[in-house]
Amino acid sequence: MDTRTGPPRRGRPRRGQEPLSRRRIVDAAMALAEAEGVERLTMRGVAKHLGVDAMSLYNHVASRDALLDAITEAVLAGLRLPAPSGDLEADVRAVAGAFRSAAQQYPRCATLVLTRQLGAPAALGPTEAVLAVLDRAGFPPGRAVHALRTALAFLVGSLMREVSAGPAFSGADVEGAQQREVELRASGLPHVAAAAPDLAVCDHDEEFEFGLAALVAALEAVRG
Amino acid sequence: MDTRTGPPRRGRPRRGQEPLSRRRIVDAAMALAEAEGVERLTMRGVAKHLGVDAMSLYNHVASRDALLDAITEAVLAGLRLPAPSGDLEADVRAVAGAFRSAAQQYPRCATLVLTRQLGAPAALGPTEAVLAVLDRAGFPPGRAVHALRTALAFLVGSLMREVSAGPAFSGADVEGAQQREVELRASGLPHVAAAAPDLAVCDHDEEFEFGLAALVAALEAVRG
DNA sequence: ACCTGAACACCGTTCAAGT
DNA sequence: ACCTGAACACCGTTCAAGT
Repeated sequence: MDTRTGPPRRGRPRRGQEPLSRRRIVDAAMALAEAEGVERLTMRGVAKHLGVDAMSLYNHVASRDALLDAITEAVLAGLRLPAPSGDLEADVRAVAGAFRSAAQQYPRCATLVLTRQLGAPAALGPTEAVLAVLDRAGFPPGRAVHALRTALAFLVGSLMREVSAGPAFSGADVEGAQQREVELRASGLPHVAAAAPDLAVCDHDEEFEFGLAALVAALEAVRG
Repeated sequence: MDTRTGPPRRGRPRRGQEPLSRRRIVDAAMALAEAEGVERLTMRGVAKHLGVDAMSLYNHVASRDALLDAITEAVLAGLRLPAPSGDLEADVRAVAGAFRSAAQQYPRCATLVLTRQLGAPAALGPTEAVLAVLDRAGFPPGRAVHALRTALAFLVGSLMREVSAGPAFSGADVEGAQQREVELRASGLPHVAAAAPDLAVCDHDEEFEFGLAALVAALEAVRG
């Protein structure tokens, strides 16, 4: 019962081993969350993964909840947001793409970012980037905040679907899609049955593109 | 330690007392979730609230997770979706309003609906209603599913913000808003600082209206 | 200053036993 | 058929003790 994933050394830390740090804890937690799911992320599990007593973690993070906050900060810090060019469509696409890339890189941790309050300081960087885009594109200040929140709502909703939908909908799992189509057709709901082939699958690239085009058009119409 | 909220009778169920049922369990769970938060919703807590042994619940729900599924089904079943009139804007507003009302009635349970996969049979009713609206408004079948998913993304993102933002942003808590404005101004981020008064508050009615108008315009542009 | 071990007050859930 | 009690295998976290 000693062979686990990672470096599960027990007892005193090995001499020459990296000392415990907030950074190492957060990295390990992110890896574990991606591997097992956030809801199965456990203080004791993180500690074991680091070869350390569970209680040692509390010298670096205040609680499990604080650790989840730290994970969302790390995900947000990984966003690579481009400087605004002045072209609204290109800039909105760049920002949306940066969010989507981060969500795809850490799909399970991303749910934390999408779920938890993004009001914290960690979200200020992205907020600044989007406001810069909107300002550069000619939005007056008040309307820029409305536009920011509309764009964020669309992004949050889109990425939530994408990260929480299993790979079942991606286009692989053909017989899964076929079975779903049969069920939809048998639902007794006329419009659902008629749209069964389209509802049974979900190409995330395509859906994102469709929604993004609609968002851009809406923002352009409201620029003022 | 016997005086608790609800009917916390212990031991054998009282003669003449309503027998335990899936329905009663789900109702109690929803009430508890709204009172304490979903993450604090506990099988043992639900049982105690019903004056019953924790294990008895498992005769009616398979697991805690199944109970959470049942809650999302109950919330979705509470949606009162109007019949489509043919006026795209009016119909989209009606559907969006129905979702928002349900989310406002059960803000904490609503996060379950917004977070979990809405692919389950429980979401088929709302799907049918939205597809009916889009069909009536002239969307060709394939495009209707894209439009459905775009609308849903906006709704999920918007309602997620609304239900997970405390009452702090509603417009009450004036000194909270003032303090937030000061912090934003001191952030060192130029656009954030400039937009501080707008960012410090969030009128959910106003944001929803702004986003909904954008959504309707986008859908009309894409109707085909 | 940081790490540890034992302990506390919880969890969800299984299972055999009751009625 | 439904409910119960004891038990199992976990949790997060506190605290006094070690180094």
